[in-house]
Amino acid sequence: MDNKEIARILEAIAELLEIKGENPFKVRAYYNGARIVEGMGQDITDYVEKDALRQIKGIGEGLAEKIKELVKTGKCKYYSELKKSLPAGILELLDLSGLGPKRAKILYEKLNIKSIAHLQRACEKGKLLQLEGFGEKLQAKILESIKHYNRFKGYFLISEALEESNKFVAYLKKLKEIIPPPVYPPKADQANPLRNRPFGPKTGDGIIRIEVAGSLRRHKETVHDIDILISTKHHGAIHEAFTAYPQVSQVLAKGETKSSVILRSGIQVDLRTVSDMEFPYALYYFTGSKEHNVAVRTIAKRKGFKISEYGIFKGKRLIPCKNEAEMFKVLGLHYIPPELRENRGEIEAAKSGKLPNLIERKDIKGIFHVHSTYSDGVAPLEDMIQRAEALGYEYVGISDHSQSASYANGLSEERLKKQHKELDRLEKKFRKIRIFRGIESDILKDGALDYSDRILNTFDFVIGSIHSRFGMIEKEMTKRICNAMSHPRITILGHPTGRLLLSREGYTFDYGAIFETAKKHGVAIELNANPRRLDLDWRHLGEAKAKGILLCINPDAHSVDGLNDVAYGVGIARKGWLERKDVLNTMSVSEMEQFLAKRKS
DNA sequence: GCCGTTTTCGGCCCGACTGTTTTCAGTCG
Repeated sequence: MDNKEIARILEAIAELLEIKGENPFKVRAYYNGARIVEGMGQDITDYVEKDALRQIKGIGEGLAEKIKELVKTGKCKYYSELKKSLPAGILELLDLSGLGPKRAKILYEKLNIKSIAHLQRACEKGKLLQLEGFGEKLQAKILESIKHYNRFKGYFLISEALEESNKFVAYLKKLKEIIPPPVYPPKADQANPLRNRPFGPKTGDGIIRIEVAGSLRRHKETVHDIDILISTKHHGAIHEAFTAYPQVSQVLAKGETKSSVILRSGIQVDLRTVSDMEFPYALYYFTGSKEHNVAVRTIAKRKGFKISEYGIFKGKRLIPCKNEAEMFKVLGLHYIPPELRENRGEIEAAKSGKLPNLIERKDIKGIFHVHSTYSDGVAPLEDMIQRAEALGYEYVGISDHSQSASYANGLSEERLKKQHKELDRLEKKFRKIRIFRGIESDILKDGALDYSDRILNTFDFVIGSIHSRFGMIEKEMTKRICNAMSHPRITILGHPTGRLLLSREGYTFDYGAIFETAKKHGVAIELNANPRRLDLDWRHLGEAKAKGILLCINPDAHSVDGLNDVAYGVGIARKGWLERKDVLNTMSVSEMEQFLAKRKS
């Protein structure tokens, strides 16, 4: 039983307790436990073996016992009994927006509703109206969220969300130039019109500051919604314009300071407006994560501060801060970059000044894992190289698919020769960028690479990736990957888990064993920057870094625009606490030449 | 159920919006 499964069960316990109306703090303890277990880079069974569960903050006597039981027996008595008392489908009701534990409980007890499908039928027949506390509007709202849930399941890739938020922010920024009609005092002085000064907006002050907050600012790999924060003096006009955005398909809420809409693409966007003085506090607050905020507020409270989206207060006195950095200072913490705000040790590190010096986009000096029309890319080799050069990279590593990858037009020995010939020509043409020759070689079922050593020797680098037989059991998969990494010609392990975000789980293997083997043979591990992959997951980067393994941030580009995906990878690397020195492709071209030459010998 | 440089018991972050209500509960972030 792995961390993910255990986390899932702890979360289910929390949800069941919540529906049963248990003590909310007990419920929170289980939610919190689930989050801790899921987010820890290390295998929880290690803690069980060492009897060290209690050392984890947030895991007390009760949770430790349940985790231990789960690891040892694969079952949990407490959970089984809870499950018996409520039907299985009831938990999915909580995934609907507008429906929480209290209402789910009523629906189950009064109408015997046990699933989303069941609830949908009940709504369509108007059955919710007979319940106390439910009315026409609520029933319609629930029906809407069921439809939304069925279409989108609630999550979006960071790339999709960013595209939407960029467009929306651009639209909102234009409001700066809009001059709304002047507003006059309610009792205009007819006798002396000169005294009737309009107090409506002036040009340029519609929006003072605007920023995207929430999980998008923290660079989560998938996001549930887009949070936009605006400072303004004219709340009403901003919320009007926000809900009138042409892409809005549904207005969920519209108030004086807060509005929510759903766009045609299905993603929800929340807007909060504050005064400009409140902006930094609100930005910090709405960036989250919730767990980070709760933890920081607890610390603040102990120091006699009260923290909210409206300020840091000592008693009733506001402590003025111009930006987030000043806020951290007041709290006695070093500045914590948004990506780290997940309550995974960053607060302790900020207290003791041990925060990492996070990698930045400009630190990436070159890229590997670039496809072309030689395999399944959509752009010719020359275009890919030209763009890489235009982006300012010192080197680019070409790696089309290998011969087994028939699904991706993988390269036979013949076609490989042809590609190398073309590369001879391109090397002469492009003088400013060094071209490294490589391949993305399939890792075959026994862990062998896909070409003979003679051919493998013609490459400057080799990325080994798994593209078949995803269903192998953990032990075999671990052996397969370790075998591949023991091959002296492999340079980088490509997209290590093979996951596709929101559509395919990664294959299972023993992370500890993979990291050990990578370290032993000096193989780098890819941080695949394609927004569908973002693999290795940031939650595991810390462990790899601690073992001294180099990560390589690769675009896995199949088009010229795909080269820009590096930015997503850098965001995830930052989320995983990586510094410049932890990433292979921060090396300059000469360092990289040496590195690759040394590996080849 | 968890936690403690005020506490081993008594707290546990805080505010906005909606819908169904005549003063507030539920949900969300």
